[in-house]
Amino acid sequence: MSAYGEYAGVRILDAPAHADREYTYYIPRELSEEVRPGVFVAVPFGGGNRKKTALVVNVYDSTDVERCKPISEIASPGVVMSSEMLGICDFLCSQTLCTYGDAVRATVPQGAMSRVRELYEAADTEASESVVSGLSAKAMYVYAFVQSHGRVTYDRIRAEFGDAAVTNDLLSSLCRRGLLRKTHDLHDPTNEVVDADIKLAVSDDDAEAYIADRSVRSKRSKDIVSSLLSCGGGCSESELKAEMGAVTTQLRSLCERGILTREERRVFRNPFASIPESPTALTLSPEQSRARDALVSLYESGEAKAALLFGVTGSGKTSVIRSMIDRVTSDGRGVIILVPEIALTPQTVSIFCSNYGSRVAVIHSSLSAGERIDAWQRIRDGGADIVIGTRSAIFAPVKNLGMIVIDEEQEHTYKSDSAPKYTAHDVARYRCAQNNALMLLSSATPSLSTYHKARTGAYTLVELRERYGGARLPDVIVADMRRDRVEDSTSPIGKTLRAAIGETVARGEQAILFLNRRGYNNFLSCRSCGSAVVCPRCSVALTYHASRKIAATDDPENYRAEHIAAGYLECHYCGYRTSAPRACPECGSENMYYMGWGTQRVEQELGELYPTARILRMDADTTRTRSAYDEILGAFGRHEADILIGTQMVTKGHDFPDVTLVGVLLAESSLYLDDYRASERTFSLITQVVGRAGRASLPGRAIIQTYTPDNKSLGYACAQDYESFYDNEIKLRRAYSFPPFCDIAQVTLTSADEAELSQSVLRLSEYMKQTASTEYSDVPLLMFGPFEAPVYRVNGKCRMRIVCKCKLTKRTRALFASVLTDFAPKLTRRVSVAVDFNPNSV
DNA sequence: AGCACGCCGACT
DNA sequence: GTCGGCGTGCTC
Repeated sequence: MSAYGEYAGVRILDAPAHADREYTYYIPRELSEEVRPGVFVAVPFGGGNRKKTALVVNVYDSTDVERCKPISEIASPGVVMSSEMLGICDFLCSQTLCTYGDAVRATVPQGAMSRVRELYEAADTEASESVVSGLSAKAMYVYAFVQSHGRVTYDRIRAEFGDAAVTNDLLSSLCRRGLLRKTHDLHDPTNEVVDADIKLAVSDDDAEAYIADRSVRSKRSKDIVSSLLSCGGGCSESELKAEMGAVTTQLRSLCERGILTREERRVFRNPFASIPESPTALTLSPEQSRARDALVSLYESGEAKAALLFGVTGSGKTSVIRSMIDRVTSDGRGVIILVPEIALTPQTVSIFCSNYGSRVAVIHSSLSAGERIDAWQRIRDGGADIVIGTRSAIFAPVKNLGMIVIDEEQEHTYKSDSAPKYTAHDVARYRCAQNNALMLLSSATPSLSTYHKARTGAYTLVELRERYGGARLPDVIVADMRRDRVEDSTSPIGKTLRAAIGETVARGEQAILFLNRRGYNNFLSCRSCGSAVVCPRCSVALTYHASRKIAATDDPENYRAEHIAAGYLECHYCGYRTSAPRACPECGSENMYYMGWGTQRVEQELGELYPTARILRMDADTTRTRSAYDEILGAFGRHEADILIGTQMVTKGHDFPDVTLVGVLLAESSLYLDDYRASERTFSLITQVVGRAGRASLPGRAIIQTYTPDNKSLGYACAQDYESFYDNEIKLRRAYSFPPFCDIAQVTLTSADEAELSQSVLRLSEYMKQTASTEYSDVPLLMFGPFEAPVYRVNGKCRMRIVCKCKLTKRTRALFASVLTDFAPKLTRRVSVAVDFNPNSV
């Protein structure tokens, strides 16, 4: 009898939705002490008893299940899910309808978990002549390969023989003939970086004697000992190696002789360790202090609370947040700070890193698997109590969580659009509820639904209205492009902006221009038949990019886009690239022309308009690497360029004192997306970009070019008048019944086969109507569609949708869960079904 | 998802 | 006759 229970309830980590439930296994005696909730195991699953990884979620003394299989072994040693994490996984499953495996993969760093590998080996029995002679040459080759290598991983075979489909066929036919056997093993990741402490084990005198000992001939060994003497008797192996080169053998012999001791320890890689720790004193303005006091009293209530810190750009929200972090961590509680994107908020990140040093763990998308695991374990073990990171950092295993901050809370990056399709806000609310912690949302332009919650009392509204240091808003000029265009020109830079840029550059000041479209022209189009060149895999026009041989940050003198001649067309959805065709692929006419303007072409235009100005461009093309981003911003900050042109990334968290002009080239480009949040996004974008000008002593100007100067949201954004924008927009949302007055549920069917897709979506529609009117007749639901997704084809797969307005409750979720568990399995496997609640793009 | 079992066409 | 196609159905 085990004191720990004899049966374990486990969740299989790669089960499909309809097989995703708890399974009961019995715990072999030898594992009884190790198996408990949160432990990863390997279990035999299904008819073939395939080895699967699973997570133990329950332990029982008895079970009703007739035939329990035994747990095979412990997997992922060293990784144990806390009960809080298990709760989060359950929450994610019920909230987003993901599988338990999806939830676990989101909450545990990938690479920390063991994986089941597929292995092949030659069967023991000697292959009979007749069987072997029936094999194709290629099959013989595979067989011989496996025979000569013993147990071979599938990946190895794939690498040797290439084509996946062919290899799979050969392998399965070899298995069928009984020549090969398929097995599985558990592959544990070994990603730890180990260093060792080297210490002298003898007295200094004995060490001196060793160095003087003539019978010892190894000069290197003596060097090591004298080096240790000079640094106080101990140092790390890595330091020693850096100083003296290869010393491994000498170290081993010195240890064997008892002169040194060597002790291995884990090293935590910390990519932000290079930022020097230099705490700066925090002085709050009276208004900031009041905000802080309000937040502190919420925090001290000891209950879960939520607040919105609503402050205009430059009002010093970060200082208030910092002082809250000081307050919370002084209680020994941990803090998570979410930022929209690390690369776009370097200043925010470095403020926290420089003030809290090694207590901070930074989590973001470009960490290596090993760095991710290190950070995770350092947080779990209490080595870091302040976590700053992007969306997934919401799952950081922070001990005794006291506060979660979501900075720029309106950003769409907080919603995940692959499984689990969660919103960081929801997870934050759950964790804060569990921990009686404070959820602090922060923004100058909060999302409508957040502000609505603040207005209606669900969240406490804390406002900062003064601009710090008396900085003034720039003068905002709306340039009506219907009148402001330069005659006989299609230039996207109108008269007003054109003159303003000239003046700014002439005064030795800087300008930032914002255009929501990268690339050169928008697309390549045919004058004869009118069609644009489209991506063969996606139903969108390809974007023309001029090729450039000179890197963006190289020599500013030579910094001019090459002429159109050699360029390529790129799909901004799947990345497909092709050279620009001379003739129209549709009708063969050579009468091709380029339409529209992208950042790249505007950059060239600027070069021609202002031949002496130094221009930098910042968009996804020029910032493929993190350092490129830093370099461009750094160069602009050092005033090594006069004009910065770029996409959304020029609107984010940086502050350049010499910038006195901000231009928005096409303000409505984000206004007429077929999404109910279009004006919300435009407002936020314009507000942010306007805030980039004139933050210091120099007065600033913002010029907003638009073809729709009467648009209300645009007007409110120019006036930086959030309240009016909100009052106007919330009326529309209520009138048309959009969030926050309802939720949107989106069901998407995806298939490469159009016929199957359209047939399936009709069946789906039928199923949903049927289910909603019978079993779920109590669920209020408005169904729209089916219709094609706004971009119908992506990467060769077509997508059809049904969109519902509803109120998300347990019952509503159950209805959509049944779409996944009951309806989806009945479809051909060529069609996949996905549900997304309140998706980013409708 | 895999892998069973199960029932129909073109090959040794 | 059987190898093997993929249509349902189950997985502790």
